[in-house]
Amino acid sequence: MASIKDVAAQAGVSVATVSRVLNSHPSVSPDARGRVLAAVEVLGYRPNAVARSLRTDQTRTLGLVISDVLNPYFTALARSVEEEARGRGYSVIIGNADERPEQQDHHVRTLLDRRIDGLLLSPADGDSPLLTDVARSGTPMVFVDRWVPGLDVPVVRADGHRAVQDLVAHLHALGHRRLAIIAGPAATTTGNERVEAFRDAMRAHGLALPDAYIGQGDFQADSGRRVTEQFLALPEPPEIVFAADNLMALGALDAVRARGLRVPEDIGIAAFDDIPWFVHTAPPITAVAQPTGDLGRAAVRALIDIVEGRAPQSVALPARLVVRSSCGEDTATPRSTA
Amino acid sequence: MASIKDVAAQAGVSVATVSRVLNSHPSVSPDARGRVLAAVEVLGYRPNAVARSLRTDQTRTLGLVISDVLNPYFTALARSVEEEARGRGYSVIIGNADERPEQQDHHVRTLLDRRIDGLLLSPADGDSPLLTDVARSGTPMVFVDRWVPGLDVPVVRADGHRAVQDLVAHLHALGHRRLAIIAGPAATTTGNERVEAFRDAMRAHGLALPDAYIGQGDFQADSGRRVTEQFLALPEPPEIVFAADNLMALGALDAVRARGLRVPEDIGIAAFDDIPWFVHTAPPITAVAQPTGDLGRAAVRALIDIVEGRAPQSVALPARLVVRSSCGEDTATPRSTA
DNA sequence: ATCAACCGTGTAATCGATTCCACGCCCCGA
DNA sequence: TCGGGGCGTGGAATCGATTACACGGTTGAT
Repeated sequence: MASIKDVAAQAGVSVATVSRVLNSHPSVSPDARGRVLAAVEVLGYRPNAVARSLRTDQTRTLGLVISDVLNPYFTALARSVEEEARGRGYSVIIGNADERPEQQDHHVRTLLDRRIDGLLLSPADGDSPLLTDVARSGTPMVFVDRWVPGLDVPVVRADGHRAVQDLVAHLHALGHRRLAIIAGPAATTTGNERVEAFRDAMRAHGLALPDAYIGQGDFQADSGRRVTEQFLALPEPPEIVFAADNLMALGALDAVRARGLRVPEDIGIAAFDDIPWFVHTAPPITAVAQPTGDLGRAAVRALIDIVEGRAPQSVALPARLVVRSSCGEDTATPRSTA
Repeated sequence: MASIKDVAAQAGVSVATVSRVLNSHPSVSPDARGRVLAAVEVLGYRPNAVARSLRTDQTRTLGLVISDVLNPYFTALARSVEEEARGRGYSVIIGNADERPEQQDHHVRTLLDRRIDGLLLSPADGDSPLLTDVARSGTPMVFVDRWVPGLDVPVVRADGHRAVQDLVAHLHALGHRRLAIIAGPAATTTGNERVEAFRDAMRAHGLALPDAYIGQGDFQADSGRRVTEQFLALPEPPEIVFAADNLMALGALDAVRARGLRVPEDIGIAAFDDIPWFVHTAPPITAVAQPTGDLGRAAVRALIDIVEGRAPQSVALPARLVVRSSCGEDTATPRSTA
């Protein structure tokens, strides 16, 4: 592969001049520029990003560590992150933690070894001293979706309070009173936050949320299945199961089916995270939709702000309720007042 | 961030010795080794992968360019690729082409600029002279799932012939005769191959496959919707629509629903690619399942073979039919012969 | 006419690693 | 006693870029 020296030789100039042409430095004569450009063309020269990074101490690359690639929410996030970054001249390297702290740490370390300019992270459950070190070391860093409390790192996330309140209001209006929730891992902030929002909304509607109606999940389908089975085995099972993410909702759906029960007639299901597939399940699932694309874009902007020395901003974007039929139809209560 | 010089100073040895310790070169005294290791510990030193790559001319990184991150088939593939690569000491950088040749080329170029050791690619529709150049230039490269005919590049893919034959047999047994297919883009090999397999199977069962029953899709949900609408508008619409990938099947499902028709009573749907969600759709979808994990792993092995100078092998792994209820129940024909 | 400013260019240092080569030392055999 | 052969070590070249600095040649102001 041709190097800058080959180009310089071919064009009859020094490597410095070649470099200047390539970086559109002003003081190069049109003649030299032309010869260099021609040489580049002839040789099919492409600058070696590795060498360039070593010298300039910047890679124009962002790292993104997500909790689970198989979760459509995170792939949607990854896509918008990559898009926004590309638009701003950065590349993105994605690491998949699979909800395992060791694997998360592996990726964080590898990314740091590659001297990425900044790190976008949705921390997995379980603590990671590494993360604390990295945050303190001054590496540009932004949390997306989830975060680690106590670290001075900007967070870009969805605020589900309002949407969860809308959800509970919707369920209440449909006549449901016994609502249960499948929570995320206690150590993830989103896990807690969603439970809190739900608890608040329940209280506001004068509904009780007994401990038996709070199941511990881990954001994976299996845990949704397991918790739902426990709910169904209760002397007084809930009328609605609200899963804190889309995968657990899927597990819940499975468990209900396996019992030979129907949704929503026998039991209703709702989910945090809206994904394209929820339109096609039987029945279509009522969900709290996060503005995933906006989150990804905002996160990249915040991160690049840090990288380029500007003041970053934490962002919380509102989520919104998308009503479908998995908790019962509400066509019986028309809203029009004509 | 500490460099090898800092470690050398701290340990009171030269950088050469530090390097030798780090690369477990034999001729280093236990004493020196101990001091270096201690210094590494104290400084929290991590070797700069950029510098190392520049010197050694290898990055221990593989590039993976997939056609669409939002397609669960490709995320599953990406996951297994990353896993296998990690197990062998390589990292993976993923690029998402979004089925757009220019974006694919952008990623290929960026990956090459970063001097990845090898490239795993599932080429998008449309031709790309760049790909031909890269293949000819001797860059280690392997195609997964799709490929570009005429290039001397190993291909790792699923062979769907048998499974598609099983599918047609299954449909035939259920009494269906008018079967239609939503093809992928003509220029993608998988697109053609799946149509050919289908055509062969139809012929084997003495069934006609009129042109009107072959729709042109592009592997995206929208095209599935559009083509299905055309099928439904036919004087004699098909009894079954077979989509050449999972996204188009979803679009087909949408189109059928939008018409107020039921699946499978009014029209059946089947898909190439099996994904976890197909269990949860209404109704669960009959599909041809690719051994995605095995494909990813085999692809990485083939690529690393090239990178490390061994002879690579093209691989075709058999796909298999997974019968669900989207084409009609076949519980009426028990297989047991007890 | 003189000098400063400026322009285009090249030389060389530099980034952080790896690795070839040489050097000093010790041990062993002749 | 002397020489050859490891062994452990350090010096320095090298990878491919960027960039500070120096240099020669114009140009314009005084």
